[in-house]
Formats: sequence, C-alpha cells, structure tokens
Amino acid sequence: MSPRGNRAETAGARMATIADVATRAGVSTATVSRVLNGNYPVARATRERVEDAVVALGYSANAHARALASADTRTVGIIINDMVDPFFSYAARGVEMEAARQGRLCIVATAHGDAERELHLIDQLREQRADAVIVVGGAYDDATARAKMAERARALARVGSVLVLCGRPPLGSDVPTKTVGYDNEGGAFALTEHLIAQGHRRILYLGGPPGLSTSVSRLAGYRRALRARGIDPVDELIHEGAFGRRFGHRAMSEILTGDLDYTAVFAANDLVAAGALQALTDAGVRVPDDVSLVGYDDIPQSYELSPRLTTVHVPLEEMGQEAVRLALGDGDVFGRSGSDDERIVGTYVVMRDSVAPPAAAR
Amino acid sequence: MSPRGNRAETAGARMATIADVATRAGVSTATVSRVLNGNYPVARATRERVEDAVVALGYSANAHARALASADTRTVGIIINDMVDPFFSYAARGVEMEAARQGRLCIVATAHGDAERELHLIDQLREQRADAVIVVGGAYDDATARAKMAERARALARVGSVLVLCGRPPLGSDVPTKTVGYDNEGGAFALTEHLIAQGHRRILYLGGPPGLSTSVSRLAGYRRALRARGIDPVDELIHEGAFGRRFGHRAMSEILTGDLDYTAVFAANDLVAAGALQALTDAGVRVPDDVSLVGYDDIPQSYELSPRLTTVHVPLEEMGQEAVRLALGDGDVFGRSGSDDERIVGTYVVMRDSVAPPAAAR
DNA sequence: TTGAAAGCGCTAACAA
DNA sequence: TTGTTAGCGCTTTCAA
Repeated sequence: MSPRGNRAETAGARMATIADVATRAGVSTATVSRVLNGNYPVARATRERVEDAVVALGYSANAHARALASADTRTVGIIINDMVDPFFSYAARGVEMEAARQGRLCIVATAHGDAERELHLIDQLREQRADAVIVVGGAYDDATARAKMAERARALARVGSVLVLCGRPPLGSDVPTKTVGYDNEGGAFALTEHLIAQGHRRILYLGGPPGLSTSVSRLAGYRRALRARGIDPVDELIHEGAFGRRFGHRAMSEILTGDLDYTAVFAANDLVAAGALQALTDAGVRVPDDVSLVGYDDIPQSYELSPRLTTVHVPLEEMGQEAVRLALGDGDVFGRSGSDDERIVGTYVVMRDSVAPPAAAR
Repeated sequence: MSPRGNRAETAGARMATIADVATRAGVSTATVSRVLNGNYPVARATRERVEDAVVALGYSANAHARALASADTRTVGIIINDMVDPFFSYAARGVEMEAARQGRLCIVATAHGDAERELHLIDQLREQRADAVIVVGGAYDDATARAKMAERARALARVGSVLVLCGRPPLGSDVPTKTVGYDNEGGAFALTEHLIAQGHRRILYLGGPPGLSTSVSRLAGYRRALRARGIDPVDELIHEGAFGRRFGHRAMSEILTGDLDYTAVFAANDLVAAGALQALTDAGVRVPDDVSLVGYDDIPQSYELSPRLTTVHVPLEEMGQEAVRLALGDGDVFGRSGSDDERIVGTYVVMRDSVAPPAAAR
C-alpha cells in the first residue's frame, strides 16, 4: 500500500491521474500533458484518444501538482478591508474580472483594517505562491509598518511573486513592488476649490481615520485649497474619525447639536457623506439649500442619494484591473506589456446636486 | 542541472525549501515538517533550532507541495454572480470570514448569471482541489442544468471535495451535495399577506429573471397569498425581468406611463425596489401615501432609502457562514459538528415605512 | 523523539 | 511527434 491514503480514497474510487489517462490512451504521460496544455504539437489521432480518455475517466488535472512542477500558479491574491464596502468590492471586481479574463483564479482575503493581519495574509498568499499579491487601500504609513511591508515585498519577490500596492503610497524604489495609485491630494484640492468657488469659506471636514494615508492626503488637499484662497484652515472644522457611514451619521449628528458655523461639508468619502446626509436630513437641514455636501470615491450609491452627491470619481474597478495588468501583463502571448512599475489612474470632480452657493451669498 | 529552472531562480536567489531548513538545523526534513505542523512531539531544543533556521532562511512552506502530499488544501471556493451586488457580497463575506476563522483561504469567482461559466468555474475549483465549493444564488432549474450540476457534484466528491448549494434548490438525495437555503415561497407569502392585510388587492409584482428558482418561488408565494385571500392573481400585474436596480427603474417608469391600476408594488428584491422607488419618486408618486412598496432580502441599503423599505430579511452573511460550517465543520479538533446535509436559515418580514393602507381605504 | 525514504501528480529536458 | 525520466517540495509510514 502507498505510504498514506489520499483524500479521494477516503471518498471512494481513487481519482484518475495523468498516468491513468496515459495508460487508457496508450501514450505516455508526457503526451497527455502536451495535449492538456496544448503547448507542443501532438498528432490529431493521438490527441483525440487522449481527449476521449480524459472524458471517460472524468479526469481533472491537479492544480497543485502542476504548480509544483511548473513556474506559475495561475492564481492572484487580493487583500481588501471588507467584502461589502463598495470601495473595496469594486476594486476586487476589477481584479477578479481581469484575472478571470486571463484564466486566473482569485484568492480574496480581508484584513478589516488590521495591519498585522494584512501582513499575515501576505504570508499566507506567499505560501500559495500567488503570481501576484494585490493590497488595496490606504495604510498607516509609519516607518515600522513600511519596513515590515518592504520585507514582505522582498519575500514575495524571492518566490517569484510580486506585491502590488493599490491606492497606497509606494515603498521606495529599492523595494520590489508595483503600484497603482491616484491623486488623493489633488482630487481633494479640486473638490475644495469647487466649494470655495461657490462661495463657501467655512467648510467642515468630516471623516477618515487619522493617520491613514488616504485620509492624510485628502485632508492635505483640503487644507492646501483653503490656503490657496487665503482661508486659514481651522481645527474646529476638522473632524477625523473613520470611513464608514455610521461615523458620518454620528459625527454629523453630534455637530448638529452644537453651534458650529459652516456652510458646507467635505466628507472624506461617500459613505461618510451618506451618513452625514441622513443626519442632516433627519435634523431638517436641507442639502444643498442650507448646507452643501460633497463626498469622495463616487461609489454608485452616491448617485442614488437625494440630492445626488457631488464627489470625486475614483475608477476603483479600473484600479483593480490595472493592478493585475501591471503585475502580470495582458495575459497575451506576447507577455507583459508595459514594464513600468507604477500606474496612475485619473480622477475628476463630478458635480451633481449637493452643492450650491451658501445661503448668505444668494 | 535540474530539468528546468523554477520561478525563484528566475527571480534571483533560490528560495529556501524544507531541505534547506533541515540542513541548517541539523535535522531531517521529517522533523522540520513536524515542528511546522505541530502534529507530533518534537524535543524542545530541536524545535527551537528548526524555528531559528526557518527565520534565518526566510522560509515559506510551499502550499502546493503540501497539498500534493497531504489530504486537504485549506482552501474553499465560492461562486457568486457579482462581486458588488450586496446579495452576493454579503454571502461572500460570510464565507470568507468563516473560512478565515478556520485558517482557510477563499477563492472567489464570478459567473455573472451564466450557467455554463458557473460549471466551468466549478471545474476550475475542482482542479484546485478546494475543500468545498459553494455556489450562491438561484438557478434555472431545468432537467439539463440539474443533470450537469449533479455531474459536477459527483466529480467534486470524487476528489474529496463537496458542492454546497446556497439559496438554491437541492439536486436530490442521490446527489452528493450539501445545501443551505431559506424559504422564498414562505417569505413572499408572508410579505404579500402583509400587503393584503393593509387593504391592498391589486399588487404589482415587479422583477426577478423568469425561470430563476428564486424568482419562481417568490412569485409562487405572492400568488398563493393572493389566492388564500380569494384574490385572483392577474397577469397584467406580473412583470418579471431581472434582479437589478436598473430593471426596477426602467420597468416602473414604463408602467407609470400606462394606466395600470394598483395600490402596491411587490419588488422581487431590494435592488428592484430601489430602482422602482426612484422612478416613483421622480414621477411624483409618493411612497407609501400613493402606493406602497416592498422589497426582498433586506440588504442594508434598504434601510437607507426614504421611506425605509419594508422587506423580508434574509441572513445572507449567516448563509455563507453556515455553508462553510456545513461542509467543513467548525474547524475545531472534534471535527465536523453537524453531519446533516441541509440547513435552513430563517427569514422574516421587517416592517418599515414603505407600506400604508391604500388611499381609497383611508 | 528522530531519520530514511517512498510517494503525491505533474512538467519539461533530453533523447529518439 | 513521442517516450523516458528526473525532479518540484512536502508528508507520512516504518524503523530505529
């Protein structure tokens, strides 16, 4: 008997291997491999015999044996914060669909904002020898975190994989990563400018986990736009916290109970804006008549709010798609297309119905 | 030289294998394997030497070699229609989180409603030897489709995996599958009854792809409830189509241009309801004052609509979690907990603000 | 408590 | 166009 029983024996009939197919077709395993992969010429008659044997035996190639014997695994890993957050699920959709287009499978894991867990997941994905590991979303960008991440990037490179940072600052040119990003600072600047152009001068900034790179950049853009127009950003108008709808609702509600003075709200993302909008509406504050409101990301829901939300469009799905292209190429016979290490996707302000001049200016 | 270069050689330094660790620690590979897996006693001193070697070498076990040599892959596959549809992303979240809790990775693939693609994905997941393959969502339940799916179920069983049908009718007790479901017919019945109890008699039924098991059941519940109250379901009030927001909007808009008579709308899911609500609102029809509206699934967005939507709560995330538990157990040392093949999760009507008695009755 | 060694199922170099 | 065969890196039986 063999040294151990494998799972299929447990399940009943032994499952067919390439050797069984070879025997039944009267050829060698090498030939079977060739027809399966279609990478070497095989005589028509031979091929047909092999194909028949495959069907007759219900043969299913073992991807692990294949991965072990060859170079790549036809698998990509993606790490997101949450499966149901539109920011992440749209990015994941881009990754999954592009991977699928290339015949690759997609392992998706969630870190829920926990940096340690993110590192652990990268390790797990490295064990899987995923052809690429794509990490989506902002990061807490301190030296320690960067060092740990850089170490993971090198470890991945050592096993022939590649770390792709998606919507997160690069780690430095000495670290083997690819990155696809977009300009948070610039987008926030443009959005704030739009508000200022409408006449707003006291703009409440709401949301984003303090220290998270995405928050930091958006807040920086907000500040720079104010200064550029000679307005001094004041701390009492800046309320960081989180990226969720719940935070938006709670923070806005609290602020509404006070006597803070502002004519517009810059929510750090659309979810926060949605929460804030609900608080505003519940309090009888009309948007945009009484206060203007903007969001960020342009998730589809932002179009469905009433009023439809003015926001910055971020091509989340395209980001995901670009991430796998950058790492793995087009998947075509000519191999990897661009050999650059960084890609920037474009964003733009989309003006809808949640912004108007402040009441005093009308 | 070895017959071929592997990927790591391409990438530079050869990556460390278990043999390297063994050499450096001065033990056999068997011992290294033992400390890595912690499944056999190893002397403390030996263990420490091995652990040091692992760190020093930056060793990362090759999951494929492991999968090849042992029984399970610590991987589960899930097939959904779309990454960003809340119905599916919540189910996927349940699967991913439970899998993660068990230390398993989750391969997620999308079929976009294409039955052939779904079968193909099952085949791919079988090649991966996923410990379980979970298929989420309704199916077109004809004999051919059932036969093909049954064949996949058997093929999976042959490689020691298991097919889990989630929110889809069982294939019959002779087919090796597990299923976790919920009562669509009963939920639709209860929801329709609620509408009737409010005084509605002409209830528009909107949405759901005709023939899809989920649609079929919901429509059946709607019809049965009407008949139970002596109301004859009439075809002119039944408009099937799709499960998306866009369909809801378009269909409702069209109907609004006609002179169809109804006092309530039963949308086949919340997305359809959201689309319909927008059409209604845009047309100046007030919900629930002019017409009542209900949805199905209770996705979080349905709480955020105004008015908040009355709907049937379906525990999507729990369904996903139950699917992996049913297939793989709790992941604890005592092995699989329940050995049943089917689990039903409970649903209930959640009454919010989108239903009122018809105007005529007030 | 440890080691030797036989596979797991496949690919690809080499030879024919 | 095809076959032979040496691995890929790990687990597990068996023996010590």
